[in-house]
Amino acid sequence: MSTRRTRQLEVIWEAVKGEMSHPTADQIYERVRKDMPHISLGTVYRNLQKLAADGKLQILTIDRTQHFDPLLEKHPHFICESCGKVYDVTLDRSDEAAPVLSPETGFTVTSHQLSLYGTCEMCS
Amino acid sequence: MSTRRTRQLEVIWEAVKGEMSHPTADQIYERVRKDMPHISLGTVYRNLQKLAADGKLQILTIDRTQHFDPLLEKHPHFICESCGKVYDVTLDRSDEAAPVLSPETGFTVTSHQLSLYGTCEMCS
DNA sequence: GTGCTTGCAAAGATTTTGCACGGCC
DNA sequence: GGCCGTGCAAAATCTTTGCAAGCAC
Repeated sequence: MSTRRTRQLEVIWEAVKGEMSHPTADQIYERVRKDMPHISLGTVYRNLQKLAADGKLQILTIDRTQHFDPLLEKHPHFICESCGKVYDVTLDRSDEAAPVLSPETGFTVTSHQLSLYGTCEMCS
Repeated sequence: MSTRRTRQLEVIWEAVKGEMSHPTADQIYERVRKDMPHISLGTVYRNLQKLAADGKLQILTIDRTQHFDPLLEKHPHFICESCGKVYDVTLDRSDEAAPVLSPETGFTVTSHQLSLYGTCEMCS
């Protein structure tokens, strides 16, 4: 169960660690293929999942497709309904903090995700 | 382009309009099939989309699968990471209101969705 | 050597679509 | 009758998985 340090994992991590564009698995695959032409898409998926399990990536599901976001810190996302681009957002009221359920509900909230939808600057 | 009132659309709407369990297209299909054994899954999808476009339903994408929620009013959802169930949520601080981006960003926010993740009562 | 990882391809799961027929207006 | 909606099945998307071979430790 220990995670081995393979060249594939390393190359994939290099490809996404500073990435701000919220790439999909396929986009990461295309990018990584330039360094490792024989890598397979399945391997990309498996390693992205590993990185996510490690807490190094966040998986955003937008419109039925996974996007991978290096986990710098929790932040909301803005999704343009016209072009589909995903933007990182900083809210004014900076910490509208973690929403909390009444304790008596018995639900345990471990994380949350706020998504804003609308039209981005370029599309308006 | 006008929406015709077909029996299929009606039956589908009847099946979801009071529904609080956030069913998937497939679950709605199974339900509707009891009244209309020959209805097709494609028709269910097409009509659910029509209802969503009409503003009668909200489509929640959870874990790569669409769930359909009659749109009573905007509310956050709690998704149990253990059993996958989706719950409607009312926050304490009732209106943590619509988050707003700084106006100068040029982004237009038309809607937003807050999702909480964790473990529900039955799964803990 | 042991057992996690990989590449490849096939299978899965969900949703969309083409087409000819049928039914609403 | 015109046209949108339907049923059916095939296609499309995106993701996961089985398996034998390979590599990390």
